[in-house]
Amino acid sequence: MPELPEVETTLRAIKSFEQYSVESIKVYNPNLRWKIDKNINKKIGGTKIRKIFRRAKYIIFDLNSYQLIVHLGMSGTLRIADIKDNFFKKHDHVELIFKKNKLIYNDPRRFGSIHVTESYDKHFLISKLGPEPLSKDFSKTYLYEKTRKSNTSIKNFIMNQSHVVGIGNIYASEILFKSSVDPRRKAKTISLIECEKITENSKIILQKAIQVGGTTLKDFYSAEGSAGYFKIQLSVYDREDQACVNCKNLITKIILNQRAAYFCNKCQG
DNA sequence: ATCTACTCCTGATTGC
DNA sequence: TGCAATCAGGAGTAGA
Repeated sequence: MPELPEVETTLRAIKSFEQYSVESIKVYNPNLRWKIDKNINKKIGGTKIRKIFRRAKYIIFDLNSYQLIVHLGMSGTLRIADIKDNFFKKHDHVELIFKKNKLIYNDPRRFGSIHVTESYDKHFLISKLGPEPLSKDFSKTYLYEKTRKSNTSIKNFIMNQSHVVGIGNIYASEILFKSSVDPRRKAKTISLIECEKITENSKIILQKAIQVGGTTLKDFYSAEGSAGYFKIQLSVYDREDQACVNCKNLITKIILNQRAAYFCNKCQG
């Protein structure tokens, strides 16, 4: 669910917690994708958040001597609640307690994760990540060179976080549609011109999605708890058998690398 | 080095 | 209406 724009939206909503001290951290259920460190409260309780930032789809809390690496998986959300608010939602697993309010990590499927580390950039989840799609490192020449020997589909390629981060299943289909590239094409057959379209359109689409607060399909809520439902106009994703916005041809859905892929076989022929 | 298939888990939707 | 089968946005891992 959360791709880069959703994570960025969450980040912006909780940025105001910078400089706050974490009074304590409560773990109701440590069984996320990886078990949460038993000593998490000892390590970060009582310490101040210096900075909150995003790397790929991870939100990183930089505390005095530790960093918290939070991933929302497919169904995770962070929401802000008042300290006096004792309303408990199903699947609330962790609470970061502050003086006046708290940040609550909720994740029905528990595919997300929370790690405590002393140097996040060396962490196994972070160290092998590719460039940020909105940075100039994600350029046409980078993508062109990187794809030359790849036999996997271009859609699978751009969803691989070691090549470029932040692109998930929804935006992969959207980016390739806007770039007029068939998602099934082998990555190594993509031309330099097409690499330029893909990198440029990635930036445009992700930026636009961030502006409207992230896409949402079913269960994305902004950190404030309101339905973060500004669902951007999706051109192909989840539009099987509906008219292509360009040519009225019907949108095709296939399973590619075990994931749903949507495209227009005329525009992306 | 690359790639594919499998896997974790709950909830919403679909089909009978 | 009820119940079972199917599917879902992520991504590490084993094994080819």
